[in-house]
Amino acid sequence: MRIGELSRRTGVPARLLRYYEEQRLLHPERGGNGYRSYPESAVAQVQQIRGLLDSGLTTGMIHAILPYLCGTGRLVPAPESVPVETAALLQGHIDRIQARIDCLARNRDRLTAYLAAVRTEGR
Amino acid sequence: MRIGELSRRTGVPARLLRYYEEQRLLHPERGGNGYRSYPESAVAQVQQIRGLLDSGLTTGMIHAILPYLCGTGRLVPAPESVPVETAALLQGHIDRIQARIDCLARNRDRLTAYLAAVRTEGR
DNA sequence: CTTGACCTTCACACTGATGTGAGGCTTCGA
DNA sequence: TCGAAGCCTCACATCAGTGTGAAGGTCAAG
Repeated sequence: MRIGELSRRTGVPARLLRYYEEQRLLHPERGGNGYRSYPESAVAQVQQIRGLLDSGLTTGMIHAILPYLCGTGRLVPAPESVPVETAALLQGHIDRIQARIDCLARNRDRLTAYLAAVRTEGR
Repeated sequence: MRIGELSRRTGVPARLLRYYEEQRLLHPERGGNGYRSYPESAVAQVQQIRGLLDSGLTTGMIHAILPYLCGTGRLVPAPESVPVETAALLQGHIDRIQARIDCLARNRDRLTAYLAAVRTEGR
């Protein structure tokens, strides 16, 4: 599929799809006319990239782990050699994500408690 | 306390403490010499701000919810003086925080599953 | 053949959070 | 009193993400 369709199906502006390619996160083929040509799996891949970016990974780190990911996070055929340091990096990031979740949940609870007070006491 | 001490005690560069003030997240007093003067409670408050920023909230959103997060030594608006529309805004913020938590949890699970697969399959 | 939609690259600019440095004032200790 | 350390403001830089526009190639439908 071409970039316009991928953009529509993922909700990601074509501009960003080109940007991700520049960051080596996507590797579309090129037709004879120079147009980018994405495989069907690119839809899932773009969504995954977005999710990872949104949870705070840098494009660099995503680039490091992407070879071992396919659309839904399943294993690529033969990833015998995931560098140990990459795995450690990943674990560190998982820990940081958890810390963020804890922080947000804590503050969500505070706001919720406050709101409850407003609603019962308000009248 | 002055900005240098607050910086040392929080590990946050003075530059950022000034930035947070510009974003109306901190409100230090000024001495006759123009130096910023922070209360003891600023330490906890800065840590709170950092946690929220690191969790992906913008300074704007933090500014909106900070007054309602007690436990940071700030004055909390009395619940009975809070108009209904503010309550609605607050609920919106809570919803956004929840959405962010969901997003982070999803990605944490993906990464965890992936890492587990790599570790068992690796050898 | 023309029009319009879609694609290409290039490039400039803004935002938010942060880094860095210049130029100058204040405070403090030897 | 002098120098160092700390503070001030101002301003430019970076990085990821995004918007916009120019100038042009490709292609299908009318």
